[in-house]
Amino acid sequence: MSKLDEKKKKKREALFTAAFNLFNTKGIRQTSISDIAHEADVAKGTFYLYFKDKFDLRDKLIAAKASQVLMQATREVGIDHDHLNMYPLEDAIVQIVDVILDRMEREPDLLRFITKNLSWGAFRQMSIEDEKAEEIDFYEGYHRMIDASGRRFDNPDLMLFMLVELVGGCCYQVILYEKPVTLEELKPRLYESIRDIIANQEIS
Amino acid sequence: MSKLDEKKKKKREALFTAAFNLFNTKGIRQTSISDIAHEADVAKGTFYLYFKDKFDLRDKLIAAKASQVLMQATREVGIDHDHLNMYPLEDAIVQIVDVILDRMEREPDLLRFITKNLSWGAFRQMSIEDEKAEEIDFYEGYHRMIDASGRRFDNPDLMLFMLVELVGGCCYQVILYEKPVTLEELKPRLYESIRDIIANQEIS
Amino acid sequence: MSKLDEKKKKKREALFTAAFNLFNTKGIRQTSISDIAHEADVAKGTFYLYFKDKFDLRDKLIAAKASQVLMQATREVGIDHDHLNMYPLEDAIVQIVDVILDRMEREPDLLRFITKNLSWGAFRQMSIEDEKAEEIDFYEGYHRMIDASGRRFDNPDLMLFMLVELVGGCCYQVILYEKPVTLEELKPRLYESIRDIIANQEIS
Amino acid sequence: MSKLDEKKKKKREALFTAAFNLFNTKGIRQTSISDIAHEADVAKGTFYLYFKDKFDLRDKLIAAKASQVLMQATREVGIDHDHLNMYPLEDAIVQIVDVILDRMEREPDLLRFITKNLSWGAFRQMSIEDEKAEEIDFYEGYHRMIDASGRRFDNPDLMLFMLVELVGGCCYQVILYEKPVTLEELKPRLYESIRDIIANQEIS
DNA sequence: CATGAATGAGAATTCATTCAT
DNA sequence: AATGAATGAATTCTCATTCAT
Repeated sequence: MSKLDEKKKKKREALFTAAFNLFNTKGIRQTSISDIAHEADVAKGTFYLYFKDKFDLRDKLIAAKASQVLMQATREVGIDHDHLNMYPLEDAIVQIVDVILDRMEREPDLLRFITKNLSWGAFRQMSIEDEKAEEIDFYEGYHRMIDASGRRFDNPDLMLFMLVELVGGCCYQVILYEKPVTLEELKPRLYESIRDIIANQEIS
Repeated sequence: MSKLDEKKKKKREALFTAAFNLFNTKGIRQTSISDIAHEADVAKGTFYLYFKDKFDLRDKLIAAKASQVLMQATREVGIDHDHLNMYPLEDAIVQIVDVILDRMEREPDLLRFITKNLSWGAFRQMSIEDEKAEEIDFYEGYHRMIDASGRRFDNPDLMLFMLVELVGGCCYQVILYEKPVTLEELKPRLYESIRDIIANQEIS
Repeated sequence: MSKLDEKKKKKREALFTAAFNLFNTKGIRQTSISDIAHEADVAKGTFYLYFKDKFDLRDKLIAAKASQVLMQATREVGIDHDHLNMYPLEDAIVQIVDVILDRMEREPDLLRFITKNLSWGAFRQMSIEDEKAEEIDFYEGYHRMIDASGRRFDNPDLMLFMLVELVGGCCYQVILYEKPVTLEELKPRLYESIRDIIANQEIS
Repeated sequence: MSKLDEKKKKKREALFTAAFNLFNTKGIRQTSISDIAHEADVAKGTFYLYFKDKFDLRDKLIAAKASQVLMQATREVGIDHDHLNMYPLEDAIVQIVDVILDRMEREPDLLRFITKNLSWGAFRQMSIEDEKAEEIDFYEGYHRMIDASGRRFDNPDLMLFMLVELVGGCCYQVILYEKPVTLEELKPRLYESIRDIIANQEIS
């Protein structure tokens, strides 16, 4: 990568970081582009070289953050290309969710930011940029996981969708406000429900 | 009610309607107080006689709309004060959800508006203004329903919460975009999961 | 007129005057809306209550100024409703032009401003707002003048058009730069050409 | 011409063409230097190697276009150095105007661009760059034409000026909007007026 | 010569809110 | 209670120009 390209990447990164911090502290609406540029130590005009407007930045930021969370969780659980068939599917999914929830608990800003804004459409197209410059499509990875499990499901897309909505919806409230229960109280119920949803949709 | 009070109620109503329409067509962010006042055929200054600002109006609008949906669904299913113990709890809840989903399918604007903005906190405090001018608290109604069923649950609040998140999250995507499945395809799976969640949390 | 309407008229007038001065001293391009508002002693936002943008103001200003010049010239020559048939047509037109040229010489800013921007379309629709609140259409006045003369012309519109272009084009250069001749040198030639154009188009 | 000089000329030409197109489609005000550079497939910085700013380019563009039109018309009519005394002066001028008007009718963009921007000052200094690298001054050419005609005029400059204003003013409106008449309807009247103006100013 | 990333001044515009009528 | 003209702070966004590569 040329020196110039590196510099550009750094600027982009600086804008991302600045925006993420400001969005979390002041809220998106109250954050002006001036604020972001100032925080990132670049000129106002520079912002527009990288993003169309505040919402363009937000969308790209969400995708980047969410991808990164999924990638890291998947890595940590050690489910990659070769080991997909090592765990029962339920255990793998529950473990991934568990890692994600724990991370979200540690980084509530991240949670607040991602959950408020993540949609199924974005989710499906979300791709993870690996250091080795290969892109991994999370959605594709999920399907490979299903295949590797050797089991058959009615509609794997619907299944993933319901899992995402249930987990996403619940963890937001619970982690941020501990209402109506704490995360530790939620987990067993949630994991049972995950297993139920999976069991429910398996074609025996 | 005096004539003057009626007039005031009409203005309030007009502002509500105008705001709802504009929020749906242009989005909340792009809707100014000027717009709302103009659409409602009221002077800009008048807005401030009824609401503190745009967000005050929005909050009150959400509460009103959501309450109205719940009330109507509960009514339609015929589960009110006296008949709470007539159905098995699962059937009652599924039926209410079913009525709500059908209505949301017919009124996607309503769905978009409520789902985008409803939070657990708002939900808990949501009260329904009845014609007979008595306020019914939905949350309280839910608890009465549980009691009347004669069954015992680990944590009814958590149960309601998980149900709301699952249903809310799923129906938004599915009704508005028919992705990843259509509403009719979702329903059986969703209702099974509702029953699972309830069954899961019952203390035997 | 109510007090409020009077106040509004004054603001509009103040903006007109401020803009006219600034356009003449700094040029339109270099004049910002801020400048105009400041010069007119109103808030920036107030500008937008009266005009869509700088160019809207400019267009309205041109029409107002041009109307006013024509009206005053016509008045001064004493050709109004009742006396249209008192002079030979040529003399009437030459006299009007003469009055206008003299005024333009005294007010080169006005000339600069009007000539640069006046178009045939604007001219045709230009109407003069009289003190007595009746609107007089200059174009219509011209036609009445022709009718009253008792003479017939091939195409009165074309005739007016050519006169306007010739007079307008010449006087701009000559008055402002005295190039290639002075106004006094131009006049006899110009008036001869006016008479020629009229004679040329008469149907004998 | 060296290869490098050719390359430079090409860039200059590309910038000219790009600017002309953009000025016509978007208007000068709405055209940025960025736009021009982009359209010309040249880096933004390169623009400044050829022109001081947008208005410098515009001025040079007008001069180039107007010169080219005059040169071509003069050529086509066959009035050059040696044949100036072949036609009666009036016929020569009317013929040149006729060729120009026909061209303008075919290229309204050119008309719009030139007329909007041409001034008497620019006109006087306008010079035509010939293929043979000699510059011909149009204004000088006009005077040679007068001399060659063997006739004497009161003020040839004033005469040219009035002709230019009359023709320029009329053809803009008429060609672009066909208002108040079509070009074909205008022509006979216009040519008569041209002859009148010339006749008027001859010293017998 | 050519590039195009970076700059930051400055223009346009919006809009919540106030207040005299 | 209702109005809507006026305000001016705040924000977005553009763009001519520079300069290191």
